[in-house]
Amino acid sequence: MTKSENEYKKGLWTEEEDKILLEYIRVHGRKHWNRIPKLTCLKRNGKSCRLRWVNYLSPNVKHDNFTEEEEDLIIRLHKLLGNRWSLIAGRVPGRTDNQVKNHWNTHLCRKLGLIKQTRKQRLPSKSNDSEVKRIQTAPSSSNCGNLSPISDHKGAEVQGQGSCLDGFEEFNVAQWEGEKHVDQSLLFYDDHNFVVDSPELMEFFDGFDPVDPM
DNA sequence: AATGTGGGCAACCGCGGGGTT
DNA sequence: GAACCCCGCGGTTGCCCACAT
Repeated sequence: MTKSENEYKKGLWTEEEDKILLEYIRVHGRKHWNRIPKLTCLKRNGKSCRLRWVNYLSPNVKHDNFTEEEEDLIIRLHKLLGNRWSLIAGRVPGRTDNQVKNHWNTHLCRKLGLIKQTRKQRLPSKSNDSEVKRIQTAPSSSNCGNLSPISDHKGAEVQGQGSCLDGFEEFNVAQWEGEKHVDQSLLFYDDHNFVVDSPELMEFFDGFDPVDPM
């Protein structure tokens, strides 16, 4: 930790700081975040500035509540991708990885019945011991089962419940345009969305529009 | 009304990858 | 090829607020 690093402010952003950051981005664009504290009077490090923009200030970020459609999409994507929040967020328009991660850890874990203990429920009461605190604040992501990408591709139930994937049908990959061979068992289709059960395949299919199998 | 508890979310931390020099 | 810088990611923490006791 250098001395200059200690001079950076931490914690919540003020409106004034937001204005400064927005002005920097307006002039210089979204790059060279580490130059911001040098070129502006902002006492924030580059990472903090980038995070503030990406998670809050960007006009692409939605700030309203998650819809049921978004939640359903996140649940299905999480089943396929695990805790790869950036990949999931990339497929939920207007949502950031942080938003998706937080929403998963707070709302969806509980909704799916995956949460066992809250971080505060783990606390042996009235203990301020730092060691104990570290244990009790174990991340909610690990509390909720940390769904890794499923190993069996046949639309197995999500841990703890199965409703979110009910109604899935295997999708005939022959209806896709493309040249590469794809294991059909990796693809599913529900009423509204296509689902690809592999990050690599997700990337591969990014360039294609699904053909409605109906 | 005061205090405790839990939920929700913004922000930080540590690490790794990619690009540049 | 090594060193450095920048960026992005996932996990973790801190703070605030609402609600319960």
